[in-house]
Amino acid sequence: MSVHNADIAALFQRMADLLDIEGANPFRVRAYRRAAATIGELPESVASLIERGEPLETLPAIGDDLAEKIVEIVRTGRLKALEEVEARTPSTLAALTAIPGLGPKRVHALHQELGIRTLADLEAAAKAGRLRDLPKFGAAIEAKILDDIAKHRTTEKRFSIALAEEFARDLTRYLSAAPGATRVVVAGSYRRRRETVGDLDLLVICDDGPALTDYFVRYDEIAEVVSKGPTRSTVILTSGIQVDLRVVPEESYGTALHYFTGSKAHSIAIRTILQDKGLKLNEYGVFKGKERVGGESEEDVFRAAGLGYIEPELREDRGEIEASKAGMLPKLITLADIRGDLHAHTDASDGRSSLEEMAEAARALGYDYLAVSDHSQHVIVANGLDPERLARQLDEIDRLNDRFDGFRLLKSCEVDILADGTLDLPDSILKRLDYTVCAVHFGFDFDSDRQTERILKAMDNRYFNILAHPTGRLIGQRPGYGLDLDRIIEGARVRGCFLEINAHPMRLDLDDIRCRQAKEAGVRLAISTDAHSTVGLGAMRYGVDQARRGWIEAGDVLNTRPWKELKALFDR
DNA sequence: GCCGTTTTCGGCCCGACTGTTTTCAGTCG
Repeated sequence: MSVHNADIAALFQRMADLLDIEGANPFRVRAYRRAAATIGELPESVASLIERGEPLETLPAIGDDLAEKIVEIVRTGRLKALEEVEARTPSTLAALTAIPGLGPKRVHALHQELGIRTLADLEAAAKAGRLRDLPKFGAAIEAKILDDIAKHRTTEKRFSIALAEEFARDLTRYLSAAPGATRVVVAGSYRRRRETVGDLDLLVICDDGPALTDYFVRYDEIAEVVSKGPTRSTVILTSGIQVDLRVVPEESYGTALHYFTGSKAHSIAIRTILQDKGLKLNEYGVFKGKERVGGESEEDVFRAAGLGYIEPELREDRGEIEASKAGMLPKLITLADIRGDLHAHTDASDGRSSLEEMAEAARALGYDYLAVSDHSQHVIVANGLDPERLARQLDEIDRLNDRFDGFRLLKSCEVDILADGTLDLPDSILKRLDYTVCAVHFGFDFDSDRQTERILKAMDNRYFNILAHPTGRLIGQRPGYGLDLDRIIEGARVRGCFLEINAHPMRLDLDDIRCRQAKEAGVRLAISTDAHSTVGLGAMRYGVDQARRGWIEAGDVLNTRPWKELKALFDR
């Protein structure tokens, strides 16, 4: 039995939820939450850290006590302290706090006064009108809870960044037309470019807050106004996405933007630094006593904290503050650094655009090169290419390349990694390619060891260059196949192979944490769209965003290089 | 329960909105 980081994080999270409901010391609760975040984000398995005898107390938010509890979980798969809490406070109560308006205090009361343990209990009690007489409850809250339980069942939790962009674009246009609105910015996890977005956080600069929030709630896609005041309002759109609006005056633009961008952990860390310097930070400015000492720009916030500017994508309290203090922040890659796309399909396999159309679209993007990497023969449903068809495609690429000036089609193939770790095409044809993109398309249910060995064995092939969509996950649809990414990253490093950041907004595979781990291990990455049409080439920016979240610089990425330089990296 | 150029105790980020508690607790971001 192996205990994963996610298991430990989940146990700590549940511990925090239940202690919170019990009314425990809130800082103790927070300690468990922070520890859960630390463990959840750790790129290496805690079990292997313990095995190597590395002290867990050096991890942020892990002290003597929690280190001991982590060891207990890894050894036994259980946490006795949690079981003791669960004996008093059933763990099903934690789920109730997902209902808006129900926090730990009210859930505690529901359990103590009415013996409610589950969502079903809660619904029955609300229907029977038993909630309204509890202290801190009332008829209005009771009705709202019933309403939310019904909605809770049907609404989706998070939206892909690409979908969020559509809502953000329309809302921004609407709010920009509001009288007196001088600036409209989408902040929050959207601005940090997370792969999914739970809600949209909109910041509007306007001197007349009440008029602006009045205008906001008249937006025609609003299903429900959750709250509304002179400076802030929350609504739910008909699509189910929640939108939080905040209005501040111009002189508070920087501090409000920083506050509303988050992340929460980053904001807390910055405020703590400022507090140590005798300063106070809120949405309206940086203050020394009553005196305002900054607030117009985000730079004001960082300067006051003695830091250089930190890009939104890095604001997760994962070391960016320390790096900024030390002047060691990365110079993040930008879309302008990208010189070509290393993974794209044509209508020869399952793409929808022709070779020529794809080439023209890539040239229109200003690229130096575009790879043609159709599927190999094993992927029959995608009309994968056998050696003969691939050979004909390579001849066709030669003919087209003769016509191009300052642009080149690269000869590649998305070669299937077969169940035994061999590649789907013989070396005789692979050697004609400029490089390969190799991928797993079946056997997702292999256990982690077998899957890892399968891929490592494929990497042993001298024609293996880039591992495409390394975990196979589809965001919100299916988790990645089980594999030991620590070993895959190390295996790629020693063999001179590379990993892909698949830029498709439903994949974004590798994720931010693993990007950074690969970088630190010295494994370079390809940012590739896996485009199946000319339009698909436009997804590159999502991949760049994910890379930026992973602290990636232009030099860490293959396709920021001219072809000549790249070619040398592909020769093994 | 963590943490320390204010070190082993005493702190721990800050403000808006809601409902009903007429002065604020609970929740949320």
